[in-house]
Amino acid sequence: MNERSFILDSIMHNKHDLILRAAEKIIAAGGIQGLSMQQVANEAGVAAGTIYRYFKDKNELILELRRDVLAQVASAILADHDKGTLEQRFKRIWMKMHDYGKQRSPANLSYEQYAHLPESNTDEIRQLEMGLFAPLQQLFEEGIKQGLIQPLNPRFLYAIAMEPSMALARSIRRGLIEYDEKDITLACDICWRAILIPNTPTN
Amino acid sequence: MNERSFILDSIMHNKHDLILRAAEKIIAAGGIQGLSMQQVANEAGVAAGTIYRYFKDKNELILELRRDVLAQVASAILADHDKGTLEQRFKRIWMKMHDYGKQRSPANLSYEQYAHLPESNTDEIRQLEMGLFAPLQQLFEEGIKQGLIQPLNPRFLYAIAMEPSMALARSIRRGLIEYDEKDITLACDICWRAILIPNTPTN
Amino acid sequence: MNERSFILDSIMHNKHDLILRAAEKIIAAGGIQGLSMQQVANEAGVAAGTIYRYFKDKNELILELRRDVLAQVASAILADHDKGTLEQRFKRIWMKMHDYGKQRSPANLSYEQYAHLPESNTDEIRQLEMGLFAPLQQLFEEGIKQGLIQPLNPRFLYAIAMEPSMALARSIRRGLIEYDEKDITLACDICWRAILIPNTPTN
Amino acid sequence: MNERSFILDSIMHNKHDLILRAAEKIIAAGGIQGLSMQQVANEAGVAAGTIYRYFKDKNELILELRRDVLAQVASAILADHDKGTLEQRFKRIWMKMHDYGKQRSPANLSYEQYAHLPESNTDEIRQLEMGLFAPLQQLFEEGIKQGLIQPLNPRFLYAIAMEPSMALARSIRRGLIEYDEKDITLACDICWRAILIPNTPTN
DNA sequence: AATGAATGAGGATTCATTCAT
DNA sequence: GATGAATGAATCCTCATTCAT
Repeated sequence: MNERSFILDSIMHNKHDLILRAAEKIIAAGGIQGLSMQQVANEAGVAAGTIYRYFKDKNELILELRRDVLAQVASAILADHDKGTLEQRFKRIWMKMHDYGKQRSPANLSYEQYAHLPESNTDEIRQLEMGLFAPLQQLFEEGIKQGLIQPLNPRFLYAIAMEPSMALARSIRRGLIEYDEKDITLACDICWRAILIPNTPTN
Repeated sequence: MNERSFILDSIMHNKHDLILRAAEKIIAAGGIQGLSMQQVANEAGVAAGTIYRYFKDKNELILELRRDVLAQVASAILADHDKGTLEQRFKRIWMKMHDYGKQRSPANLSYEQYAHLPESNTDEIRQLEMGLFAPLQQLFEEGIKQGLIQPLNPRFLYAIAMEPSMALARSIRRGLIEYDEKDITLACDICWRAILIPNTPTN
Repeated sequence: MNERSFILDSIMHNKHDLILRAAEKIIAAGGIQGLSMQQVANEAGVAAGTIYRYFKDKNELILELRRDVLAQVASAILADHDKGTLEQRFKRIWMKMHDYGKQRSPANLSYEQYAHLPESNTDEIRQLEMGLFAPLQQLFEEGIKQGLIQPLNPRFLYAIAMEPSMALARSIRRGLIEYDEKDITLACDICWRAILIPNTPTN
Repeated sequence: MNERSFILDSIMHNKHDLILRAAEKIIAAGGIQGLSMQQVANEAGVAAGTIYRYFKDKNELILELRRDVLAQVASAILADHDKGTLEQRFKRIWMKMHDYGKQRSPANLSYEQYAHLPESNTDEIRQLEMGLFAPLQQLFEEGIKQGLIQPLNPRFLYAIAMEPSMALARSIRRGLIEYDEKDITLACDICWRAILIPNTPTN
């Protein structure tokens, strides 16, 4: 094995990931319905049969991809999540989530495809989601304990304060609204203040 | 055709709708992937070939269903949308949207399946969505003109104030959080106040 | 539908049987391993998908064929099985079995293929076989009651007296021995006398 | 290669046989249809590719296995075939054949799988079978010369006198009849006397 | 010699769509 | 208009075989 392929290996170090990335790309472009194993094979540059050395079947490929993409999203969004004040931490996550959601990257585009599958909201995936977003939940709980954030179920707080971040990102990505940094910053601030206990000066 | 079927006709006045309802039900249960024309035919009580008298092909069936469901959603949410103060109007829509989204009705369950299809966000559907939600947009614009609501693009306002309504409904429907009327009322109020211009007393 | 196809229908009155005959032919020529659904479709002159309107899957096709062939064999062998003395009845069955087994007909050739499948000796098939060969069993039992035939389990008697009939037929069919009517008649007589109680004059 | 493997080698002296035994076992369990080269490799504890060092392809593996099993059967059945009177010799072979056929050993179970393959009744296999069963043929011929056994083609005699032995063994192995030594001894005697020239006292 | 990853043709099965009745 | 049998392309998956290491 030569040096070049060694370097490539460090980026995409095996066929398992190569196949995962191919599937991700295809799902991003055509949805889960548009995913055929032959397409994945073509995109990954392997034979169809090779996929089955790495994944038991199509279901498992999709499931692993889901796990993988979830991990990508979480790591992108939660970088440095523990630095600074609560407000800084919240806004950093909000903005990262927004920035991530705006991308047309395969990972992001495919991410949305899994969320609304009827059958697939397995307990396992749910656990995974909860684990990955634990830091956010913790942030909310800290805020509640400090008497800063409204004493609501973290999922309420997430729905109120974070969903708008993704919704705006989606609208921008789809070209429905133009991106304006000032507006986004404002929206982020609105979301933050929305979950605070009223009459609490935040600065 | 006898009288009885005439009465039925006034409810489901033709096979076109019969097929649409069957497709809706199947998508609600098994997602768009789980939709086969034979299943639709069985559920609708017609022959497979009959579907093609009313719909050019499967794509068009799905597209029409999407239009149809969108109209259902809009009519459910926008009933009485023009009665009362801005706040009353907003909260009525917010609550109706929430109540609708909580349901396990075929219409609602299938609704989510279309939203995230990659290809299908046609201009036509976009126009339709905009038309149907025009009253909400108008509400926002009135609020802005009155100096009550923040002067932001209505889609921003929608993302900040309305997405949480649907997100909460989804979480409740999926059993992730328990329904508590007081909390929902609070969330609705938070969403409303979030888009107001600060320091504006709302009552 | 014209007259000709009506007549054909009375011979091979539907696709179900058409497919069964095609499968039988292919198995006769190439064994069960050589049976592909596409081949069956080609041989039957139908599309591959059509097979699945008549048979749930390949297994069921094979199972039904097995039942069908078993019935063919039985009806060929057991015609007039109840006419005449015990000896005449036995010899008639023996000869018919022999004649049938000598044929290169698809039914006969495929028949042997099922017999030695490891998994497929289902209870159902076993019941079927027993039912079809009930007349033979009855013949043995009558002979035993009359003190003519040795008081052995009918399966013993079958093994001793009937298996040679099939074995000889197979050898002739495969060209290992030449057919000689006199010898066959002798073999038949030997088999009959073999199961009689010794010192019983049979004429 | 150390001493221990040298001893093992004397039992199963090379991979060729190791692979053969693995294939035999798999065929015994699941029929020829259930034989995949990967399974054979796993069972034999070698890599899939290794099989191809010893066998040109799957067909040849099966063919060699067939030869091998045939030799096993013959050696098991024909041990001491030349000791004693004709009757003793016949009955010894008959009983050994019966005992062998009753076993659930891989060799025996796989043996039946080859017998009814349509294509594979090659001349070569035929020659092999004839060679291996030559002693039996010789026994028949001696009996004929002595005026003891009916002057029939040895294959006739085989069909009449020996097939029941295997047929009974099969029925016992499959649980269709219970094993009873007395009955088997009787059946063996019946088979022997069946091919004798009538009115010839055998003792 | 041995390995086992990779190949890709071939097999079973599904399903949107057509069309003779 | 309605039917549903028939079609056959497309899909998932298996497995005999090859070949770089």
